[in-house]
Amino acid sequence: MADKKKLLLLDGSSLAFRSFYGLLDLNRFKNQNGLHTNALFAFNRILERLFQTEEPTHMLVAFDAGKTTFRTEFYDEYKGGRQTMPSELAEQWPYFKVLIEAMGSKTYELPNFEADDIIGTYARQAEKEGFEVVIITGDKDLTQLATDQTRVDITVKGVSDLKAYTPESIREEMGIEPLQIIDLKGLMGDSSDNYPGVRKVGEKTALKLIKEYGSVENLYEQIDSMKKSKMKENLVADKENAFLSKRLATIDLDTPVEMELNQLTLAERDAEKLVSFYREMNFNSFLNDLDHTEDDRSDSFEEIVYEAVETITEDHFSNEMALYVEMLEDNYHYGKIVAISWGDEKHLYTGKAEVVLQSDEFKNWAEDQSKKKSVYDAKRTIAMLHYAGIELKGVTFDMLLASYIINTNDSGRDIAAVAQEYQYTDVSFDETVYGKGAKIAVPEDNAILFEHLARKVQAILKLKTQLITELEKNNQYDLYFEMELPLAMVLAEMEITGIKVEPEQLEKMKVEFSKRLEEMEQQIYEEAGEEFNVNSPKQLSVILFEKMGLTPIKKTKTGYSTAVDVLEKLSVTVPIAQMILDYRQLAKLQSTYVEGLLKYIKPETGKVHTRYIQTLTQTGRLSSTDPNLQNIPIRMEEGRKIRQAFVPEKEGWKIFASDYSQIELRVLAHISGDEHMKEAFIEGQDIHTSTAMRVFGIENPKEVDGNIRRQAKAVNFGIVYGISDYGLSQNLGITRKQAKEFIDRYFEKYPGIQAFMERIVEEAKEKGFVETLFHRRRYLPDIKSSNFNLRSFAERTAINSPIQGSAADIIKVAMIRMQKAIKEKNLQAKMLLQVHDELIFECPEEEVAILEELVPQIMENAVDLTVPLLVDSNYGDSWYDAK
DNA sequence: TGGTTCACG
DNA sequence: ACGTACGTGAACCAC
Repeated sequence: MADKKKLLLLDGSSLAFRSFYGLLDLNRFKNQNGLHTNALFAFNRILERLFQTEEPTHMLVAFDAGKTTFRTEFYDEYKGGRQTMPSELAEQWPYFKVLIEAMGSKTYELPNFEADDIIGTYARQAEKEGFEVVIITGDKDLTQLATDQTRVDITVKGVSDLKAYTPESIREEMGIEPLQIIDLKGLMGDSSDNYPGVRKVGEKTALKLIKEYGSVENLYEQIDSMKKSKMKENLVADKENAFLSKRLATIDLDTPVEMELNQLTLAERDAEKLVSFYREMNFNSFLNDLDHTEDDRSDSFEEIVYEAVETITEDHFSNEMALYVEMLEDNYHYGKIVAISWGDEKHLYTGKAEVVLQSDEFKNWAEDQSKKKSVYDAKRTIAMLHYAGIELKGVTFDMLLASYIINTNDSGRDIAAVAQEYQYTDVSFDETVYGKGAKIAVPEDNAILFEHLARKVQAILKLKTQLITELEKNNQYDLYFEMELPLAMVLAEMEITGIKVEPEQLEKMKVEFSKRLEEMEQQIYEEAGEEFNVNSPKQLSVILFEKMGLTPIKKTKTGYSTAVDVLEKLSVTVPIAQMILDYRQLAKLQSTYVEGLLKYIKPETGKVHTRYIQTLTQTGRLSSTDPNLQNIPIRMEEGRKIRQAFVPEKEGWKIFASDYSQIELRVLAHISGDEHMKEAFIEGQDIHTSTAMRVFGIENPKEVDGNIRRQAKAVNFGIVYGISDYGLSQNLGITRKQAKEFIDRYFEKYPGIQAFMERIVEEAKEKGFVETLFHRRRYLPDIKSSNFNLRSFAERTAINSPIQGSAADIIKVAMIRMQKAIKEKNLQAKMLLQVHDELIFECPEEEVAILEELVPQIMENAVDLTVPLLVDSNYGDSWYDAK
């Protein structure tokens, strides 16, 4: 212990505000209950850094007690006109004290006084006792407290940078003594604290005057001898203000604080409180750091008993167990199983992959439908074991899927992160065991690996009941057990089946494209008058907006935009814009689709195997990755040709595709109950034509021309997205006023839709979430935000999510029934892909007729709505031809 | 690693 | 007055 005593004084109120605005990422920093945590996160970082750099022996965090202080008693405008605290910060306020006290420091506030006064008082007391004092604040006024024993650190930008003020540095920078800061303030006033000073006197003039006269008092004593000037007149006129302002700026060094200095001794961190606080706030990185700083991390774990198996017997299995298969790679179609663990309440077993996968006993158990298995990520587990020659059956619970249904933010691969959401911490993060980045590896010591896996299995066992209870509470039992869990098995099968892609097609395109790209590149260089990287938006914007002197149309965060809409506008003036558009289109096809796809073709089978991510989107849709097969080009003919490479696996087979027609608008018609929109669908009208007729007052459908229909279509889309006049105007290239008129007319003609929008936003505000037809939830904490943008976004999301999500629910039901029907009818057909509103199959030619009946029948009847669902089907020799 | 652009529904 | 359409993934650049 250092014999030198050091007191750290923090201006809690000021730092809390700085923390909030310095890390204003409200979307990212939210805990599971929707509480914003950005300021707490930033504040924690400040605290941790201060402990490291300052190593204080004593500490206090002072807060302002309230609006009225002794200063407002003699100047009631003091700090008037300040904005009220944003609600997103207010909700975090109570937790600052929890955090600070868990860190071992005291907090303090005193009615009638500000944090400054408390800090000033303790600083002076401590100086007398020979302490070294450090003050941390965002408020420059406190520099008046700087002495040889007291340093004042002011936050520069945000909270990461601090600037130290000592008497010397103040002298050097401003040419005055710390205490003269008060006189300075007296003359110049303070706009943020809302007191005036002397008119027309800013920092520069005030500094000059203080250097000359020393203090406000001195200045006025000698004012008669001052030369006649406008400034002198002002000084005389505002004399009262000057003294008032000086008084306001003076920190009270004698506040009646109740704690003795020795009570401010910094205590040990309260690890238990800190852990539960971090857990509540979902601060996983801090939790992790906390783990690392513990001398013996495993001490914080409960003991665990498991058996490392070398020889596997039937005794190792029971009727109901949890199972975890470990693989470090993300892509389970290509990775290698490391080890496997399984167990029940009584026994936990773990073994290396070589041992377990060779065992007939394990295979028999895994493939036995009647032996129930709980897992973490069923689809992944099924796929991994499939490639090891084992067809896993009897999966009755998936922890990852369950936690995603309860909270769509739980999508991670790491079981520890999800477990932590449910206050279970008896399992390590993968990162702590395997490392990260390039150094990721299985630990050399088998015992470490085995224990880690055994703990994962135990986590699944321990959390199962809790998760199921939560699902029941949310009315999501069926969504989980009847939809998502069965779907996981369906998706596993689709992924494993894969789809055949002919490399010859793509190779041909690759050669052609690269030749054309080179030509286009040369032409662009000629237009530009120099060579540059056409793929670099930054270099391109230099060419366009600096060298060629074109007028920028749109800005991005980092510079001028060169996106499609901008280049389209520029193409009227300069030919290079169109060339770049053409180049980009082709370059995209080449790099993402031609070359990109080629990399994913498995040489042995000629197939690509995407992975559907079932636990990612906020709406319930699937996503597809490695490769993404949900965004293969279709809109432009040139890109559409990529689909010619997607072919059936077997000779003489066909690609068969069925897609829902207008599913989102039909869902909207159903959940809004709008009579007119329902009628249009029930009578089988073209919805966009029908909208055009109603909104533009056209009687005869034949009079609806292409352009009018296009506009009506854009409005319909806008409605689904939670329309705004601005968005619609951008999309249609019309004025905001016109767009607003469209929308108003629309709501007039479809009053049920407007009522639905108002209702759903209201509901979101009440409950904090919105729901799909099948009770899939999306939480919207920003719906009550004081920030216009965040709130507006949440409102649009409240409208869109039930629509997009219900459509996602419907196709998921159809997929499960389709897979079942194929098996029951013993068809050879295989379901290959899902692209949000369409399903793609391959089948022998003779089954085409069956699918033409069966697929629409199942898709259209997946759910019973108040409007019909309609499905279109097509088939051909390739995906391209199934149109 | 974040920003920009662009492919899809 | 505010500054947006909803949901994704991949390639590339620049730091």
